Formats: sequence, C-alpha cells, structure tokens
Amino acid sequence: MPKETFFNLDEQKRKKILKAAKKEFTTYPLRKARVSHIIREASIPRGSFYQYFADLDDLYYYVINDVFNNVYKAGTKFCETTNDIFEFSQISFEYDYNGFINDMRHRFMINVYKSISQNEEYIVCFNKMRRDYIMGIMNKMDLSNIRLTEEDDLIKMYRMIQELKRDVIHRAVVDNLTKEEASEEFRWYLDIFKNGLVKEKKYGKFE
Amino acid sequence: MPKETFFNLDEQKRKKILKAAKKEFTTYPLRKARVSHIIREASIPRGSFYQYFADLDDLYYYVINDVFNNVYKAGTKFCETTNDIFEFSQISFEYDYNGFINDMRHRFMINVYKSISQNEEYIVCFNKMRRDYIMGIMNKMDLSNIRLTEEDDLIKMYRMIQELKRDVIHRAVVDNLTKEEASEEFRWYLDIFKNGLVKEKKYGKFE
DNA sequence: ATTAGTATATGACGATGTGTCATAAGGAGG
DNA sequence: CCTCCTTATGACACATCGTCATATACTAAT
Repeated sequence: MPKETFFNLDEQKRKKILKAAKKEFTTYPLRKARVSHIIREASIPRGSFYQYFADLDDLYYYVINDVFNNVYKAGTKFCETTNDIFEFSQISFEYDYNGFINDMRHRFMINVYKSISQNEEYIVCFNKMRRDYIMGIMNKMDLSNIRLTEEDDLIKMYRMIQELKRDVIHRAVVDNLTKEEASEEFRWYLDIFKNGLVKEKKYGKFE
Repeated sequence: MPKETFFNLDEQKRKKILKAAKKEFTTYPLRKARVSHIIREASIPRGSFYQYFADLDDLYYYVINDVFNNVYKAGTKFCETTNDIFEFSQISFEYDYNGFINDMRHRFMINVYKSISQNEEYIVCFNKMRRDYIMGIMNKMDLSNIRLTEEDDLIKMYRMIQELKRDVIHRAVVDNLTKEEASEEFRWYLDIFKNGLVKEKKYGKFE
C-alpha cells in the first residue's frame, strides 16, 4: 500500500503520478518497468517517490487494484439483470472481457497477463509439448462415460483439471491446509467437474 | 532458447550453471532474480553468461521447461495405474501436492506458479472481495436447481467460476483469441461446469 | 610442427538503475 | 519569531546490465 504521505498529496499531484505510472505499466511489463522512468515522466524527485511508495511493486499493485476494482464494481450490477447463475456468469464474463480487451486499458492488460508468460518461442513450444503429453494420457484413459470426444475438447478438459489442481495447491499453501484437507478439497472440485452443478441433467441420457 | 554454445559445454559445467539458476529462481521470483547472483554462484564470468543465454528470461524459461518435463514424465507414469480419468487426476494431484509441499521445489514452484500460471494481483484483488459480496450475488440467484446449499460450497462454486473466467481471459490475451472465440470458450467451460463431464449422472435425482 | 580458422572465455567499461540519508523547505500553532 | 511536524530534494554509494575488445583453446589441414 502507498504510504500516508501519498494520500495526503493534493489531487493534482497524485493524479499526475498515477498517470505516469499507468503510462509506464502500459509501455512495459512490470519486469521492465522502471522507477526512473516514472519520476521523470511525473517530474518528481527520486526521494519523493520513496516517500510515497515502498517500491515499484507497491505502486504497481495499487494501480492494478484500482483497475480491477472498477471492473468488479461494475460487474456487480448484473445481479439485477438475471437470477440465473450461469447467465450471470456469462454476462459478467463478456463485460470483464470487454473491459480487458477492447478499451484503452488493452495494452496495459496485455502487459499484466503477459508478465505471466512472455516468451512467444517458449509458449509455442510449451503448448505443443503439453498437447502431446495430454493426448498421451487421454489415449490411455477409458473415456466411454465422458461426453466429450473431440481432441480439442479433451485437451480443454485436461487443462481445466490442471487449473483446478493448481488452484487447490496454491490455496493449500496460502491457507495452510493439511494434506488431507487439500486432498478432500480437490475431490470436491473433481466431483463438481464430473457430475456438474445442476440437479437435473440435460445430458443424463446423452449418447 | 539457450545458444548453441551452452549445449556444447561439458555436462559438468552445464549442470553447475543450471543448479545455480534453479537456486536463484527458488530464492527469488523472476522479477527479483539477478544474473549477477547466478554467475557468482556458478563461478563463471559475466561475459560467458551472455555467451550462453540471450538474457535472464532465456535461462528462466529453459529451466522451467526442464522442471515441467519432469512433471510430465511423472504424470505419464500414473497412466499405467488406472484408466479412470478422475482417479488419475486424484492420484496425480496427490503426487503434485507432495512434490510441492515436501521437497526443495516448494519455493521454486510457488515462484513458477506466480509467474506462469497465475496473476497474483488478480488473486489478491479477488480474495479481497468480501464474503458477503459473493453471498450478496448468490442471494439474488435462483439456486433451486443447484445441488449445493452450504454457504461454503457456494463460495467455492463462485471462486471456481471466477477462476475459469480468469483463465479464459488470460488465454484469450496470450493466444490472441477474438471476442467471439473467447466468449464461446467460456460458454463451453460453463456448460461442463453446469452439466458435468460424465454421461450418466449420479445426481440426476439428487434431492 | 606450423598455421589458419573457428569457437569459447574473460573481465573492464559505460550506462542505467536502486534505495537511503542528510538537509532544506513549508506550514500550523503558540 | 520559534517550535514541531510533515514533505521535498538530489547527491551518494552501491548493484546490475549488456557489450566489446582481447586472450585463449581447440581443430584440421598443410
């Protein structure tokens, strides 16, 4: 969190700094962003920057937080539109997506996500490797009771499971779960994934 | 990719460098990792480093690749144990979890997850969303056809949907999907989530 | 053995960046 | 005008980066 001093600043100065920060994070991913660029752009002395923020990350999170909060806040209003949780999810997905992709924040958001995976060459290599690996496993599985047949769908299914796995492990670490709790948690997710959320199944007798 | 020169090195030297790199990436996330640390640890001159790798990222992705390869290798092994995709998932979850929690890779994998599979800021922000905010939405939804009733379970369900959303948007950015493709992709996931993966439903008549 | 040619090793260098600290400046209240 | 507290400032010591000119090692052909 920025320090008290930052919030005590008059609005004009604060906005000038935030604007310079957004510009920097739009131009460069966090890894390549520099304090020196921001203070030059905002015309503030170096010492002041550290009077306001612990470091670059501090400012970065603050800016990100701001952006995401706005997206969420706006998302809340869709509750009024529908009471179907799936329709709600889809609508808010579209909204979030638009917020991320189609407006001025585009480049900024790309940096946010790409700071995750930046190297094209490796991504391509990664994806192909992963695909081969996944299909290697799928070919050994009994999929007769699974309602997916397309290779693409199976890949997606596997990625979804991986994503769940990752999420549970991450949370296990953060929340200090025991092995049994984590295991149980994963089983819970797997069950939802397997049997679905709704009581009456559209695919109950699916071919 | 590391340069030819790196692969021409005798194995001992190559391993020494990789070991130093892993140590660095275990100690620091990519953003805070330093070339200077690695060359000191591996006792190689600075110039040599750049003879082998384009930059730090280059080495980082190479190391990651290596680690994932080992994960894949282990995963493949479990194919022999079962042909039930869910059982397989549970087994490999336990395996991953153990690897994650109990050994030296712990810290390294946390860093990997932070930089590759996850957007930390987004999670931080999401976690900040108060519990009653989620329940506020849930209370406005018609959940009569959802087989979850416990508040805890509903929260988990919501998080899972958020997680899917994040994943699709992330991938849309990285893979350059159009809005329609991303939207369709999310709809696909939502359908699986709603109706489950298997054809015959255990919960078809669940109360 | 000698030489030419290629691959690798090395560390000094200029440029840039970081976080801190001593000191100056500003402003509210007595 | 003085005091106390907050904010501003930029020089400083030190870290890090990527490059480059030069040295060294190795190979193969004469």
